[in-house]
Amino acid sequence: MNDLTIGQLAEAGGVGVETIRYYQRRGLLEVPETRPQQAHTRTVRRYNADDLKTLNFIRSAQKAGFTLSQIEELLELDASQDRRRAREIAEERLAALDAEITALQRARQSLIKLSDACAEAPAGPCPILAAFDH
Amino acid sequence: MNDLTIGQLAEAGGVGVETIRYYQRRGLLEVPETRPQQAHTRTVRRYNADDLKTLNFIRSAQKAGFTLSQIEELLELDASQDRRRAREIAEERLAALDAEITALQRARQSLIKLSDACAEAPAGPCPILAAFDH
DNA sequence: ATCGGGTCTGTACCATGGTACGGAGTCAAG
DNA sequence: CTTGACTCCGTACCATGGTACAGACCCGAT
Repeated sequence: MNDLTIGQLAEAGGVGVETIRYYQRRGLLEVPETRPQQAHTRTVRRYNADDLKTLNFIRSAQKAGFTLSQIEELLELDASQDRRRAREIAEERLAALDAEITALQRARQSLIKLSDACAEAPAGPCPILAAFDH
Repeated sequence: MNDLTIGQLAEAGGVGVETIRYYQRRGLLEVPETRPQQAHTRTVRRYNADDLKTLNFIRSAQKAGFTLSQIEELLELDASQDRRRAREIAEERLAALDAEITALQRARQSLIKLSDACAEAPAGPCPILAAFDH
């Protein structure tokens, strides 16, 4: 799983090559040195399992609703071992997440209402505009 | 509640004036006629309770995860009484919503894990990168 | 030695959902 | 009848998270 090209890393992480480069531009992923491997120059960069781990972390953290900026901070904290701040961030996001989940569940109820109201009945009003009234 | 100016409508809907204009540009809100009210010209547009209802609908539907394009379609359906399509859209979004809620709940678990791992213990690893491993 | 596919670098462009601003006109109160 | 707040309209700009080139270069296989 070592010494991947950028294309292989992208493939393994389920993203596009351009996305990797974008994360590099943002400072979320390191740009590995282009070490001259043997004697003659080498200009193709190589990635390893750690890079893949970081990439996977980025994708998961995104799913948890972190922005790329916040993910950048988390990655820095990981490097610096700042557990207090890391916990702080996690709890902040946790609170926000709970609010989001609650909001989505409310939205879910409204959608059920909308769907029911518009059920295949012959006629009558299908009050889309009222579906989200509380 | 009738005959609001754009500023009052924005206030009532909890959005900025520019947002209203943006929705108008997108076709989500109508631009009322600038009827010459009495005898002399009037160039200030007036909004009513229906506009506010539409505005509230837009905001709620957004919270339910609809994009503005989808909301536009819903508003058209409301006008055309196409209950079948409306229901279709609602159920699609409902399915997506359930998936999102599940994803957020998974993310929630990961955050709890992260928070616990980084709890105020004296030392030891605080594996941020591993917090989302399943 | 050459060919096809991948890489590198920089810059441009995209969708989404707004936000800001300039300059002119309008409205209501004092 | 002036002043201050608001409106109108057009156009430009913003953040976020990418995506798409173009023009080099490089690398492995044939």
